[in-house]
Amino acid sequence: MVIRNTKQRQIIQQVLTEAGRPLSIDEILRAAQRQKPSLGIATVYRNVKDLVEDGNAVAVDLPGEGPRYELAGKGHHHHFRCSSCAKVFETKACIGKLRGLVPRQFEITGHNLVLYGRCPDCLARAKKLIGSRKK
Amino acid sequence: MVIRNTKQRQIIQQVLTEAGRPLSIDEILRAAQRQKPSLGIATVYRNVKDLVEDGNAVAVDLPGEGPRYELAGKGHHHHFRCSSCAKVFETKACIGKLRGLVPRQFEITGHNLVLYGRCPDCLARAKKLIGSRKK
DNA sequence: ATCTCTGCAAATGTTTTGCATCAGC
DNA sequence: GCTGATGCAAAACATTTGCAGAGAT
Repeated sequence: MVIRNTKQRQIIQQVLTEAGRPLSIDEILRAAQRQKPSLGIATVYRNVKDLVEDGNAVAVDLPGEGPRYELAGKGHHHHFRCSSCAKVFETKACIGKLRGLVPRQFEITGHNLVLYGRCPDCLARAKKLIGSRKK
Repeated sequence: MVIRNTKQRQIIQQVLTEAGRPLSIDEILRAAQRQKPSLGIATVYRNVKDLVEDGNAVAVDLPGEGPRYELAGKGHHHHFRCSSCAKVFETKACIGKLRGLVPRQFEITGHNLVLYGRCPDCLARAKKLIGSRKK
């Protein structure tokens, strides 16, 4: 089966490449539609699925939310989610010392860490609002 | 608005109390229906929602899966999910040192950690299988 | 010209909601 | 007897799939 290099596929890959952070299906759709409005959501789902299956992208699953996707090959890292704007960012590295969390009889093979808080932009915005609110 | 102590509500609370681990909506439904087969899934959703809103239960959101629920008041802890039997267990404590993972401009207010691996039961089962497999 | 990919719409699965009825209080 | 809770079925969402036609090779 020959894989075709369609316009839609190019756009979706480009969107993921340029984002620099994990994107939801909807974020991908909206960004891609700026280049090709007729692009449908099923195409996003199908292409993202293919990307993940081929190992070119990975799903970023945050608890309680639909998955987001980022390009593969970034090494081990985790994510930070801004509670204010809901954007998700990558963290630099990883904590160690997980072994002690669970009895010795458990075998640990992996882990998933998500930090929550506010990103610099939202913090700045909050400060500005406080400065200008009515007294 | 007076909250009524219905049979269904009692059963659902009892199921969560006796489970000792986080349960999915479906697990709750099945366990509750053993005591009252006519109990509907909408009732489970509604009661669990109420429990969470009133702070008597908390959602345990593992990445990529529907939420599970456990009773509140267990203090800060995380979860371990067995990749083999899909059961979820509580971990004792929590790691520190999250501060360094993200640039100083980020404000961290919370986090979520999930460990993956195999639980003692599944490890034991695996060992037994190896011992008895054909040579 | 072939045959995969796309876009649409229908199907699926999950969670929520409207409403008549049931049952705590 | 009020009125909140339940059970059912319909609605609302999110994701997947079938299919005819468009477009890449």
